[in-house]
Amino acid sequence: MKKARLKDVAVLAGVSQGTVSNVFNRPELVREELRERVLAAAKKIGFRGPAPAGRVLRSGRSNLIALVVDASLHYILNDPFGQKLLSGIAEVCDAEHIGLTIVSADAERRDGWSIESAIVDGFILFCITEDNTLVELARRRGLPFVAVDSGEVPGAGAVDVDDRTAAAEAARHLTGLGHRRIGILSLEMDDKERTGLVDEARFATISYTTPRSRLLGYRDAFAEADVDPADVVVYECLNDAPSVEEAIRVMFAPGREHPTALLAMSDTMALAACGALARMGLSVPHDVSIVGFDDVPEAERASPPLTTIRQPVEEKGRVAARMLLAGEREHRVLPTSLVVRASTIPAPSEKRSARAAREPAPVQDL
Amino acid sequence: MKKARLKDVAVLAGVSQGTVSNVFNRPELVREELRERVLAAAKKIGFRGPAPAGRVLRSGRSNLIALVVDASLHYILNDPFGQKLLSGIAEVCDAEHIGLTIVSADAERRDGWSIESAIVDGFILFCITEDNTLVELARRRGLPFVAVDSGEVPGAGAVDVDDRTAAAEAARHLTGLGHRRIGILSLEMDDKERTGLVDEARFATISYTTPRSRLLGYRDAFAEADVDPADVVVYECLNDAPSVEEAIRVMFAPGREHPTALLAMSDTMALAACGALARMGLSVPHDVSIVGFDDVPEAERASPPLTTIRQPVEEKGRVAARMLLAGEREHRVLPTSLVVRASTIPAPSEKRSARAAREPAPVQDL
DNA sequence: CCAAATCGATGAACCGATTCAAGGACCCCT
DNA sequence: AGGGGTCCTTGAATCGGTTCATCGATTTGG
Repeated sequence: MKKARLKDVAVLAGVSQGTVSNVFNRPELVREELRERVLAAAKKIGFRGPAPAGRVLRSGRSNLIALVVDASLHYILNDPFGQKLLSGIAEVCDAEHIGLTIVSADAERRDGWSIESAIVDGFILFCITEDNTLVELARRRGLPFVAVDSGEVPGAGAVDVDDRTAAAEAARHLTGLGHRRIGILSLEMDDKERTGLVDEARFATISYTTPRSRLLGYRDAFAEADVDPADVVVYECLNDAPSVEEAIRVMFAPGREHPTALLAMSDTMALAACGALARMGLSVPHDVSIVGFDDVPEAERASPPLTTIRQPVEEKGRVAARMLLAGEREHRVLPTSLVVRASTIPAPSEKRSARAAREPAPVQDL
Repeated sequence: MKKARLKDVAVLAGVSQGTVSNVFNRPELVREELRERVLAAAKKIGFRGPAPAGRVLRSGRSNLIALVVDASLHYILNDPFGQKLLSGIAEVCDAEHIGLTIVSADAERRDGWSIESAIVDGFILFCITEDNTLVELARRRGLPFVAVDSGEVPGAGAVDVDDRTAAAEAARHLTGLGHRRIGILSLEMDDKERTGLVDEARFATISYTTPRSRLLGYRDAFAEADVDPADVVVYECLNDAPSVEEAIRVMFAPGREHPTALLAMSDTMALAACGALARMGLSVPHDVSIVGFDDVPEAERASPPLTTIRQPVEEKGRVAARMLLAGEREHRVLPTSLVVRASTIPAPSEKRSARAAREPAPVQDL
């Protein structure tokens, strides 16, 4: 038995197709007697109600919005930042009875469920890797979208935090505590999955905006405090434990004067760094102070609780979803704040560091 | 300018609609020269590629599967169990290039994105509240589905753990440690959002299968160990902190001999109970032993680390997704195991507890 | 009692593609 | 020249609804 259609019901009930449609969608427009006849006919041939695919084709609305990420679904569901973002979006979806789906724009594949094939009313773009590929794809698709953490996007909504200012605040906290030799754990700077030390040449080629802005912010604070750029080492990581471990191994290589403090561009990395340092026998904050970024829930529960930059991730999700549904196209910048916990303490005394300064100069990376 | 359609491109390029379709979907079937002409025409009128809605209508496939929950999206994204389940499903979706969406069947609303309106290839049903409403709705929709934690479902796939046996193992652990007065923190037993003590009458009316099975399992173990049913108190909670707090207040009311151990039907509740007990000045495990259920990631990190029943939640997700995509309809039961950590210790000796019973009740703060 | 308003139902246009049987063009071979 | 293949392309059917102008019938108003 083939699946019953509106038309089949119409024929059996002896009414027009439009009437059957009305019975299901606007019953109040149909006389009761007739309505019941139609319903009876529907039941008789096992009609399950109007097929959504047809409805969407005609109406153009699917009541579904997508969060697009340039990572795997699995990644985003397990990343604290991703979870919070989703959670915020979900709140709005709940309130509006809108569905939520995740689109992975990981590979360049166009098959399956992708930006080009997803049946949705709009996108929220989250570029972990601050690329603008997603923006390009979304634009091509011609659906409304809001970009998160991608800076201003002409013709679309955007929600951000002021990364540069926030990063400066984090770095200022450290310089205020007297730290002068500082290591930076940076997020990826492009989509090449590269890890390693960052020199000026590399800095000049950064294509993702988040790491660039934060790096600039850190530098702002260093300049204010007259920190010698030669005492700052930057390592590009992948926001996972292995690459952070690698960074720590390099920064804290034996025979080399190591940083007294670390600035991490995500709490995930900061926490990974704590672990790596512990395995090397170094204690946080006694041997090394660490400032994270994001203030994920784990940051507070960690030991020691992490000093970090709080950014309202869930709120980002909420705002993005609301903007998308309301069709707004502003660029909104959400506030951040420094949360001081126990992972940062004053740098070791001047004397000690002065002595250190007379020792042979360390390799200089930046 | 109206949106360009396949047909418009066809007209402009002077070919048939079918050919244009082929250019986009099976380019190898079209002669190169012609293909380029079509592509040029498409670009000229700003055709963005075949619209997914049309494709879906015709092909009947959307490449999207849904996790259906009878809760809000926000809830499921923040519940550790839900996160794990999603994570497992996501792994399979990633591998198959299939999309993932969450459908909330919370209210009885039929508008927006619901079981009846979602454009998907199939459902994974997760009934926190072991109702069979979802099964009914899914069946009516006529799409393939797999039910998680709902017992065997005729004509559909199902994946479960053996709740009764697992619960018995948890309870046996406690009786083996000498505990005889035991409190049970139960999940909801129906969709009424009721909380409170559970007597035989209530027990008889349980409509959700998970709490029933687990309660039966606990009883199995109590019977084996000759625990007096009168020493067992069951409290129905809502899997959240407030209702657990309420349960704890009742079970540990002043002037009453309190349980020496607690069986919680979820780690979420077990952890909430730890918190509530701590606020009352009672220590886990010294004053009260606790066994959870699920073994969520937090269970291991908690202090004290939680003794619990491990169930392979992520695997449930993976298996369910694979079954759905493969069209399998078996009933698969996944293994569980007892994980003994530090939240359970032997019961206080018979003598000591007898003495304690004669002492004045301690001051209680909550 | 006629005109106007109301109500309910109709029918056809339209949403945007996929697919496949059938036909045309062209080449090879005998 | 004609039979037999290839290789493209076409045309039309199909997927399943929604919507709205229109029309007939019934009420209401004056």
